[in-house]
Amino acid sequence: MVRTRFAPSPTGYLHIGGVRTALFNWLFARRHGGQFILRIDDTDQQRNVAEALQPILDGFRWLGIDWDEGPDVGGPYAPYFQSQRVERHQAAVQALLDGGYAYRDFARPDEVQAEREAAEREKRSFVYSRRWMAETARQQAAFEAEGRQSVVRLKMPRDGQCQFHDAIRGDVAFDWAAEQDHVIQRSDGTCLYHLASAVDDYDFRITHVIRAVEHLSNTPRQIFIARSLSYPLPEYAHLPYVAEPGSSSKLSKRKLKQYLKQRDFKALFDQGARIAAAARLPVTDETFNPVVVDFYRETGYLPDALINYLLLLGWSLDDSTESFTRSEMIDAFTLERVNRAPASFDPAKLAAFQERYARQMPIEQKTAMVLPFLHAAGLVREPPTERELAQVSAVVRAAGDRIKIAGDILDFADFFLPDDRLPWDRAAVEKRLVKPPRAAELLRQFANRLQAVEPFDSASLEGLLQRFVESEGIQLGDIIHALRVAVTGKAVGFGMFETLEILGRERCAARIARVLSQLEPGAGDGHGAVD
RNA sequence: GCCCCCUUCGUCUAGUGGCCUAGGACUCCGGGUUCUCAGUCCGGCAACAGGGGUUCGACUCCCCUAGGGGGUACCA
Repeated sequence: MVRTRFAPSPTGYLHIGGVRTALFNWLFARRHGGQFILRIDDTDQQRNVAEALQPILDGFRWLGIDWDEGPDVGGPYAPYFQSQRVERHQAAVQALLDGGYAYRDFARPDEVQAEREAAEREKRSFVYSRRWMAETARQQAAFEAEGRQSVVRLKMPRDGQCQFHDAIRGDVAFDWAAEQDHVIQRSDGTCLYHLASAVDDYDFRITHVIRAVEHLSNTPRQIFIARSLSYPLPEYAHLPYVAEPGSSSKLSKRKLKQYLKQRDFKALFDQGARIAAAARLPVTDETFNPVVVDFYRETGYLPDALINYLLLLGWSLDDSTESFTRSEMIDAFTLERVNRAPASFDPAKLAAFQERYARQMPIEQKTAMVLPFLHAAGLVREPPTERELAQVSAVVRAAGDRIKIAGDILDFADFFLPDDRLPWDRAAVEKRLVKPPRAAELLRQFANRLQAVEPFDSASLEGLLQRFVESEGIQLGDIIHALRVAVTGKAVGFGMFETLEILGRERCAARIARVLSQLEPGAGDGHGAVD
């Protein structure tokens, strides 16, 4: 039975690199019909664990990465919070002490530090002298009499090698002599991570430890702990980390400002920021960051697109397959095909996956996806009326591939605005309505013909415009751009006839009349104009 | 300092000694389509870190160098 785990600290946000690690654990467990466990690596000092954990759990749920055991769902090996397992950790420390695999050490930090520095000066690896090691009650009493405090250190081997197999890196070996007598329990009695982690992994019956490479060098000490406690060793797989765009350093939430200098990253962020502003999202600097999963949820990405992208960040099936459904990725995933080198997060490629998924989406689904954004912006009711729903659906259909992420619907907010509150793009008005000599006149004439057309749909509208162009002896472009600016306020939009049909006869007439009145000499008070 | 890991187009990658004049994808650059934009179609630019071996033959195996990363904490 395969059992994997992901062990987040309750930090208040879900890091995109963490998601990739969790995804690989999840896929591996699902691939082998096993369990995926969420263990919370909190510490006693942390406050508001529940609050700091919520965004992480929400993030996983949104992404469809479900856990079989852990917070909220419980499980046979509860508790799944590390802070509630201290008795188990303390017992393990005692067992290690009893077995002679660990010892009490009474060195002061500065004394160990002095040895460390001496080793560095002599260009050799540091090996603690164990001068303040107490293995008998008598030694212990003597040190205590000096007023010294103790920590518990691992009594690591000093000969031979620690060899183990890594599913991604192959056979790995470390000299035991290069390992330190690592501290496993502090002088205040609390335990350190590596001890706790090894114990919890055993207690939860974890069979495959799949984690980031930064733990590769830590593996020997965990193996030492496990062996000393007679635990069976799990299989190890060390994943390369997700690197920042254009560099091989680890992607970090704190370096947002630096990443924003990169064109693609900035484009991704700006698009999100535009949506957040239009939808009046209560964004915080804490989470409104493309390194954090919330960013994608808040701006309307598809979880499947994000997951598909992340799957291919450090893993591939072959030389050409890029699209994977959940079940396809579960069937295809193997640790052997995970890459060894770090992979840079590429916002442009993520965007490409998102666009591909959005393109294949049925209209009804896309409409549903877009509604919460229109509601947040105060443009439709919640739940929407029948009429609003039809309107939204029509806009979504006409927008086609222009809606790449759900929040993009707000680029077309002008369809949902009252006619007298439609903002005008001043430059567009200037270029298409003011500057061309006959623009206003043509628009007026065409508006008149609009009154009579029947039915008011794109086919008849197209015919009407065709005839108008012929009878006036003008080019299509002479009227169509002016018309677009008049009814949408903008120079760009979707197909003209669809636009007119969606707005309907009355609204088109109202908008054209309004813009014409503004164009009359002396009438322009600038009201309604923007930019 | 010491130990360990990594290194194919700008990016994600295929490649396990001859199938490689190194393939695909994203980006970028041309061009076609079109009422604008998005899209779409066609085409293009672009890589085996460097140096030594081994071999009839190296992107693939070995060594060295360089660069990048991690560990070396009473951090996780």
